[in-house]
Amino acid sequence: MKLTTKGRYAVMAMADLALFKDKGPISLTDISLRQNISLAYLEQIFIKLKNNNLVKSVRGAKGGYVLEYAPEEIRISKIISAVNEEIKTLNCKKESKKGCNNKSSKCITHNLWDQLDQHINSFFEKVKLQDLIKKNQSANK
Amino acid sequence: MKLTTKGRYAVMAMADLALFKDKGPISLTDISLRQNISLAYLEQIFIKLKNNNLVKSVRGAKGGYVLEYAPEEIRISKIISAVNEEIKTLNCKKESKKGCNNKSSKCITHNLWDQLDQHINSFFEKVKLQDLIKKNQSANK
DNA sequence: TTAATTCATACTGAAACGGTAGGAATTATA
DNA sequence: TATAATTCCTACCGTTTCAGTATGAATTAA
Repeated sequence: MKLTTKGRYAVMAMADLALFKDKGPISLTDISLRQNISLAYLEQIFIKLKNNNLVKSVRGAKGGYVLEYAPEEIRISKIISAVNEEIKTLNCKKESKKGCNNKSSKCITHNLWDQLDQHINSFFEKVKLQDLIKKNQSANK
Repeated sequence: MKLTTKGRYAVMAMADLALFKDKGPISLTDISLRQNISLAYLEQIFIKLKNNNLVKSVRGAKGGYVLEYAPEEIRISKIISAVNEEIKTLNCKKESKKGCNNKSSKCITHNLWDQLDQHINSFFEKVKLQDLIKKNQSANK
């Protein structure tokens, strides 16, 4: 689980999509303005969200993006892992034959980082998109 | 809470110190060999551990480092935050008057990242150095 | 036909990461 | 007292990643 602004932007953009989900396709220009994220950067992010079946695209004028599923069904974990191709970084090398420290099998902290990763994952799995927009929902629509 | 190899190395080194805590000061050379971490890099890390009162140093020949507290009393969170001066990164700017997205007060994901940070912190606060070395303890000494 | 959009890819400046290098200060011990 | 082993201190550096630009093509509503 990698945590960068790309993941944060993705979550923000998906939340935006959820807030305006009844208004037809939402253009990245709109999201860019509302969330204050660079348009070109959003484009990159949405290619990935699309490839991971989190959104559908509508091309051409009046086009934009639509959520593939209802906000209640979209877990934050899905969003974050969609835009950060590599899961699990900065920990012990996963597949090396030599083990973490190139010596014995596992370094003494190996399990700790494994558990942390699970801990973070489970956090994001518990939260759904819907949970984020509850509070903001009244003002819009 | 920032997570880098520096933090991981620090935990590994502290665990090493805990494993050999009855053998007097442990030199960084020893730790370097056992844990396979560059000596010069360990030096940098230990300056910080020392400044944060996690270890005591003994200078000169036969010198080295000794744990300041018993392994049962040292939380992993202390170790990690000692070597990564800045707590809380990559999230929303903490103190900016303008709020996360330079527009409204808080961005829609603000609380989410706050909670994540707490989640990670509480994980590392629960684990003590002693927990890491339990399993390895038999082989040494 | 034009403007608004997604799609695709290449490039880039700055920062951070993960170290190295060199030397000074201290101290046990031969 | 000389030497070797160590901590202490600071500057530097190569590579990668982050975050974002730039450019242009393809698609489609109006």
